Amino acid sequence: MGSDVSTGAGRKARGREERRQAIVDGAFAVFARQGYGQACVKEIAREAGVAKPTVYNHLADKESLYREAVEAAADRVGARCLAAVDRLREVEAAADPRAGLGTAARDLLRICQDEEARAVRRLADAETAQFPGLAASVRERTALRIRSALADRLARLALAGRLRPCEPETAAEHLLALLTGPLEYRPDADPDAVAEAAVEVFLRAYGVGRG
Amino acid sequence: MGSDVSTGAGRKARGREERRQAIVDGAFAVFARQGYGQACVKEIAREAGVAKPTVYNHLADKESLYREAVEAAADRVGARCLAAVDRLREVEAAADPRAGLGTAARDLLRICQDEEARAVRRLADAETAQFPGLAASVRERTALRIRSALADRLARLALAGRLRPCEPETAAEHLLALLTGPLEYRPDADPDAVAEAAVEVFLRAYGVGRG
Amino acid sequence: MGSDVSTGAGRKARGREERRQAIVDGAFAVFARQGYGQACVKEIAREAGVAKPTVYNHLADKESLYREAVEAAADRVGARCLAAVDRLREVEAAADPRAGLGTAARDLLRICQDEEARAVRRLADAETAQFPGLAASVRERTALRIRSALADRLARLALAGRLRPCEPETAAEHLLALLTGPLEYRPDADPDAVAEAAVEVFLRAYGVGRG
Amino acid sequence: MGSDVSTGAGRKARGREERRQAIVDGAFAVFARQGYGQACVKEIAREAGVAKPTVYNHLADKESLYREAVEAAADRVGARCLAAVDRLREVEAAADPRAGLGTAARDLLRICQDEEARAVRRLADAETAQFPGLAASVRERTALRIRSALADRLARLALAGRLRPCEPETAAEHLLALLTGPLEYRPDADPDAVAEAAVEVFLRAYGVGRG
DNA sequence: AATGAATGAGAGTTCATTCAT
DNA sequence: AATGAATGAACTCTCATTCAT
Repeated sequence: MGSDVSTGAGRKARGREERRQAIVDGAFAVFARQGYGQACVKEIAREAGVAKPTVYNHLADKESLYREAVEAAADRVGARCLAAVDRLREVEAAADPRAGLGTAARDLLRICQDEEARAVRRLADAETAQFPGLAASVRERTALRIRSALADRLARLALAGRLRPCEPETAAEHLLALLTGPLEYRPDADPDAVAEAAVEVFLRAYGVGRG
Repeated sequence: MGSDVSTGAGRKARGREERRQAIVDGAFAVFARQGYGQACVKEIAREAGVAKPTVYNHLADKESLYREAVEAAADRVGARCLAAVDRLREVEAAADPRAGLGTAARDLLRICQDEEARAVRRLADAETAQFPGLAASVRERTALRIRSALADRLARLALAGRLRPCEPETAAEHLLALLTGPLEYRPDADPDAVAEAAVEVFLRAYGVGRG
Repeated sequence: MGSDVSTGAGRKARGREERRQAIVDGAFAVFARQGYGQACVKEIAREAGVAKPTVYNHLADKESLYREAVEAAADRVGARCLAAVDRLREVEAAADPRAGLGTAARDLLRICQDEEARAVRRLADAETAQFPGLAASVRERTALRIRSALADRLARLALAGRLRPCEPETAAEHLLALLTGPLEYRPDADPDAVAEAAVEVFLRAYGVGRG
Repeated sequence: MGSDVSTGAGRKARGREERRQAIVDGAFAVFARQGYGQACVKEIAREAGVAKPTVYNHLADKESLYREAVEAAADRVGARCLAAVDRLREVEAAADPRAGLGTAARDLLRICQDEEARAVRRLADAETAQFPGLAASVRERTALRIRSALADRLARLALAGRLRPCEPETAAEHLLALLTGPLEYRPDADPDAVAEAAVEVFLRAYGVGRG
């Protein structure tokens, strides 16, 4: 019943949970733009459309704000990547995997290149000293989750004889490495070309005889 | 003989250039430990064994300090990596490249895993907003330099028929990706195992029939 | 009737505007005592009974503080002088102006000799370089305003035939000069004597035959 | 002999006294430009063409520098004014004093309007708190000296019957006030007009019947 | 629950001044 | 006597955080 119609008064003051969301999202936007050190709570409040003390009503302090914002964004990015990998499920086990892998690879790469994913990587590693567990937590929510999902798919392909027998986790790491590694050298490279080359090389190493 | 003139006395107040070096090095140590935002100039001065204003006598402000420190460290890391790659020159063109590549790969990986290299990566990306050109500058001094050197070696091997004909820059990216990519998932993985797997996969994709 | 709502409690945390007033007044007191350079914001805050950052909540920086403080004080001094001049209105046009002018002269001189007016003069001229428009602004609020008001009165007297025909602005300048000029040589001279001499000389130059 | 040809070596490193002069003059230039607070010793040194510690070899500290610079400049201004007044000596006692007074008045006014004299006034009053005796010292070297000299001349004129009998110090104050007072309202007024009006009014009040 | 205002703590930076050469 | 370099002491200003409303 009228669940998400919010307060009725107007556009802004929704339920408590939505308000909290707005703050965390605003925080991510500001942190992504300015980094932890340069970001100031006042601007986060402005971005979220609330007053500064309201921020403190929802989150304990600037550090919590950072952790929550980064982890939430990591979840979003991880979910998007997972969806891309999961589309591999639809590939017929009997079919040539090249096309399916290529599509997934392109989609993944596009996600890695968008600003949100870059910001998550940056923010997760940036403040290692002040946020000891954060990098690992983000890795858990993104890289490891993706690797795991991809390993599942590769294991099925290997079982179906479309890939050599291999250690699926390692194979997944290698495919992902071939895919995202080149971004180190050319962050804005054409994702299609990079993806195609990655899959090509991956299949040369992991594919079976024909192709 | 007898190195320079220097102070004669001993340990501290050497020439202006050495003093500057000490400051930049101290800055890197502190930034690596605490990040840009948490680091304070006072501590950098203490680390360098000088008074705070002396820092400002040598470098204009905290920002310059950061840039200089990070770029200098990037140069050091880049140089070490380059040396590892250059040891490939000694590999006989006629020999099986596996052993040589394996050695270089292990050495590179060890460098990437040490604290200095990790700090350089972290610091270069962390403050994108405040230091717009820094990430690119560091990439130039490390990744791109290494890729270029490795591409040179791979090109020779291809020319000697020990590798398939290939685009050397891309091949280098792929080898480096296979090497360092797994660190995303297991930052403290055993470098020997990772290196061996990387070279194995690389040679399956880029090697020639036998070996 | 009960003034505003205000705190009820009593002496300190009144409305925003009063707080601001307290800060500006405190600033003037400190600047008057120490000059711009020696004054420190910490002491201004203490003088105003607030914490240092509160000062910055109300005024952008030390420079604004100075400008506001000096201009506000100039307005106060100007108003007091104006009141003294305006008391001349009550002089009957037909009467001998000597007594009226004498009273006004004495009053003006006393104002010029008090610490607030001296401080305004000093502070307005002191930092010409850092506050380019300030001296002119203060002149506008004090000297020019006074001259203008006095010129009005002298013009009426001239029209009534109690003074020679003259250019009122110039006559006013001359009277004021005769009045305040001697302070250059004897800052603490007896104001009554100085005022009397000034009026005497002025009337000899500007008065009509008899008196 | 060869007294003031200086060191012979070249243009800069003159005798100790000249070096000191250069420093004090440089200090005045910088203080006049920036005020005491904003002026920094480094710039004074640069202006004088010496290194910073050399400044401290000649003058104890920044305060001495200020006092010396301001007093020296006050002496220069005072001397120039005195010369202008002293030219009144050449006026024949029997002649109409109007012309002579007018010339002296114009000359004095021009001096008061030039940048050096304005700076002296400004700097003498600006830092009352930090330099308690300075304002009085400068007054002594300028205003009082000038008043005294002018009073001498006026006394002679009175004695010669060209002016009414009067108290010469007061008369001098009045003439000087009529002269410089208008600068309060119009700092860049035409000196000739102001001087003429001042003398006119002065003579109306202090002159004898005819002229 | 939300805000305007206030504050304690601390950072970067500057400068007058002093060694050591 | 003159300088390059170093330093101790301050100062302005900012910010995360908390009252009082």
